[in-house]
Amino acid sequence: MALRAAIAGADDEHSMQATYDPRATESAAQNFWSTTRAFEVVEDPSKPKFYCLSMFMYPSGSMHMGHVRNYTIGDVISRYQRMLGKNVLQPMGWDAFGLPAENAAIKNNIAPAQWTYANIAHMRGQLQRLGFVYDWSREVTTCKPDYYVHEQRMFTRLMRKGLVYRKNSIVNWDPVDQTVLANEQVIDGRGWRSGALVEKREIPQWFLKITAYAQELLDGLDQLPGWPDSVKTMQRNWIGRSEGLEIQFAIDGDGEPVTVYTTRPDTLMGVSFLSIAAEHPLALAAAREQPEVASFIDECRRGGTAEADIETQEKKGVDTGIKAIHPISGEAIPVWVGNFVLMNYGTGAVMGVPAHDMRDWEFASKYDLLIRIVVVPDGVRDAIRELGRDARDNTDAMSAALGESKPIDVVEASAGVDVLAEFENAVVTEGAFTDYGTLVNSGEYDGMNFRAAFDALAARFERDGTGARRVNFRLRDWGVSRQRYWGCPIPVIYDRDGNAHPVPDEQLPVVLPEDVAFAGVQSPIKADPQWRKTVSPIDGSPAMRETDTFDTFMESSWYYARYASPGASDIVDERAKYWTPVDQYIGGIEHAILHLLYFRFYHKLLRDEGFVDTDEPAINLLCQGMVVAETYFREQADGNREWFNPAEVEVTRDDKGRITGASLRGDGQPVQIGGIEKMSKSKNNGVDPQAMIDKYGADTVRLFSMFAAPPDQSLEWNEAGVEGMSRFLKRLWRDLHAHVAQPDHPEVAPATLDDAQRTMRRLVHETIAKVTDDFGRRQSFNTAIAALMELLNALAKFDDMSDQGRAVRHEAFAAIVLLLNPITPHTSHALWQALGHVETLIDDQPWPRPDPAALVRDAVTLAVQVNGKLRGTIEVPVSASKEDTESAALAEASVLPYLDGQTIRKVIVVPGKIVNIVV
RNA sequence: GCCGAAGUGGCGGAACUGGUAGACGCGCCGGACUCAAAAUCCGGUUCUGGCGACAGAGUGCGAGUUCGAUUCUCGCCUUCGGCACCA
Repeated sequence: MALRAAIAGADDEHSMQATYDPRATESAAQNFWSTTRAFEVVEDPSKPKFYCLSMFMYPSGSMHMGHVRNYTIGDVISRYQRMLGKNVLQPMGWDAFGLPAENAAIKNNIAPAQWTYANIAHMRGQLQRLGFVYDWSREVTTCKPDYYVHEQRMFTRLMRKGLVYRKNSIVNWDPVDQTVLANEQVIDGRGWRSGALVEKREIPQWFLKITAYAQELLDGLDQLPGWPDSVKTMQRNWIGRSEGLEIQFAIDGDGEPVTVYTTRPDTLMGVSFLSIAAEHPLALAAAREQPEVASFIDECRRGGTAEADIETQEKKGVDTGIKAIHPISGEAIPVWVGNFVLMNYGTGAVMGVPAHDMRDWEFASKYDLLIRIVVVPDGVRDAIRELGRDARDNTDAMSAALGESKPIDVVEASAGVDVLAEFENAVVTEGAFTDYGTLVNSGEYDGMNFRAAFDALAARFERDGTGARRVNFRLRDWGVSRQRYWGCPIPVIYDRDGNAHPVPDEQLPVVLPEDVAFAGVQSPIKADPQWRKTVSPIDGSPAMRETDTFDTFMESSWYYARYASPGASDIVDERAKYWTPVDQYIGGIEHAILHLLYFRFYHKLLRDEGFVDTDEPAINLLCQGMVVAETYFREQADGNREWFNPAEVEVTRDDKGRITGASLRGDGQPVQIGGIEKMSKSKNNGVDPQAMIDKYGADTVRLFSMFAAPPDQSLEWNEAGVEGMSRFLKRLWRDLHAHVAQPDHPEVAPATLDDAQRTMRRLVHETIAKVTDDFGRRQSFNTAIAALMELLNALAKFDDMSDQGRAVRHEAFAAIVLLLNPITPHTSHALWQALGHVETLIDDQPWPRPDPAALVRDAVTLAVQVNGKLRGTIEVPVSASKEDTESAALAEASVLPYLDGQTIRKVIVVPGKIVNIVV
């Protein structure tokens, strides 16, 4: 239109300004921010603080798109909050310990430390190139002694406090490499390097008593309205509070009684077997006598330890021949070893009630064990009660009784049927009845419901001393030992009797040597006979250090607090109380449970040591989705797939835009389209952020990653979409410069505006209101950007060159530049100055506010439906009454044909929205 | 297996509290500019039928509630995330 036509001519004369040059724009802005140290902050009680934290980075080598997305979201929120006038802390650091550094060390013969530090240097540069404004004076690097010394001291404190203990637990053991494997290193039950079948092995390890905080971690979730419900639900289920009974079963002959835990004591009379873990003492005893049991236990030792593997494997067992005595009936119950029972949950023994538990039902069906019904649905109970078990000649009454509660689909009411027998038959053939109901076949407990039976049995066992009520948590204590080198050394000394002592404070840190070489896969500090040698802190006699290191979740559990007090001599100092809790935490949904639970736990540990004064570490949590991309491959002769990067592939389309095929740029030959997947090396569908920044500029990359999807959904990387964002910024740049090339304009005088000017100005202020709401309340950045695009599109069509027209346009451009600033800060920095401001944008800190007067509308468009189908629209004054609206709708020409010859039953008027005429 | 999400045009997505389904972007089609191409600008673009006005269908599938359902309820299907180095 007129404005853009003007640019065509201006292009030559003002090419310096009229052409968007991301490289120059971005380096100028970045220089300005870094030389003015614009984003270094100190505690300032005069302003509201805002602590915006993105999960720190694992220095894997170079940045991937997941990082770009995570950190762009954090930077956008930080800059937005700063424009609201808050004292904003946005730090960054390095989660620098971990397995990949060791793998790189073994593969490339480079020390993990050297590899890690080189990666950090490279990736720090990449972060800066994206314009993320961190307060680098607070940077932490977890593999440095000045960081992990505090972790070690905290651990020894907790040790003295009794929150740390050592016990045996099971690990994946690679018998060829003679090493412990992470679950990730077990592929189909084999070690990833050796290919050997993995075994389970018990070794002593250190634990933190997170279960001591289980109830508080559960209750605390209710204090977190700013966390996604999905994360809170997952954590709640993970902690898994249950109320049940512990019940002892005596063993026939001599032997310790077996204790089981159950949440369904009402099904006790239906127990037809007990199953125990392969590691249970009773199982081991049975194995000594019976080769079959021994070989089954052996079989259970094979394979990895991951829950998903165990839960999906075929349920198997073997009869030990041992009999347990039912605590009420006195009946002899067979004791089985089951591969689905694990020693470290509950008591390592469970009661098997096939009629009322699906897993037990499957087990009983497989091994032909008794299925005994002891709970029936209320419908069956009522049928029995009203009609007697035999419902002969009472078809109607029975249908009524059964139909009400639909106990189980298979039970059909018909004359001449024994109700209970029919139900039993259904359970035996179809599967367990697992709902609550009424007890039957349970002697004195017959007729009770779940609650009554629970209480009666609990009272009975408590009286006998053979059982007790018990609250159980699924959550287990946190095993923090790792048999690896590249981690924080666990600060423990074993004296010659094997007793463990915390390393005294004055001897901390226990430093991990960095200049090491790997011989094979073993940890260099375990391979070195000297490193472990030390003396007992009690009497100076020769002693040994612990050579295990901490789980890397330890470092990531308190880094947020360390950022708040850089250089503190203890783990944190008083400054942490100013900055914590984190106001906005941002990271991947894959951390929904483990990291975020440890993070919450550690905050409570810090609180109980007096370091922080709140109960929860983060008020708001945003979990961003993955970055995914299309995959392309060719099937090779050996059946394997060769994957091609999207950058090397050309896609062909038909004339409706549908994809018809793809070919490799290199040879023009076709490739197959493999579907959208998470960016990964194995599928070769990763897009290098650096290449994108070089080609389009950081602002374009930032804009695309905020526009292409809402933050919590997965984001599909698509280069054509990136080009679209680049076009938008170029257009903004050019249109704005064309505007400032016009003569100066007066202030906007609202009262003098004509209709078109007023409409334009209303759109500006509606956009300010919408974008503010999208940034703040909704965190819906994609729709905020769409609104800004709409505004720019409308502005391009607004060709009013009058004084007031130019004034309205100026207001619009200023709004766009400010509203876009959190997302495209370099471009906004430059355009703000182009608009004639002497002060830089970040110093002005003005987040625009909508002018309520500009938002006023006098008419509104309503949809008119007939029987719920849209038949027309009407324009009515905002002040129109329901009656006026209704008569306008009934008179609307496009609606009339649908009313012809019909009786109007009802007219529903929803003010401001819709009129629905029901005929 | 268990826990948690998500399924809407050719594609990414929008529709916020049950109220005009498809905003915005990509792609595609047509046009302008150009010797030509690229870039840029303008217009169109859910599907089916019809020259057209228009009609009908349509938010993974199947039911239900409602004047009205992408949105709420129930039951399925598919895809994704997590499962503790160890129920």
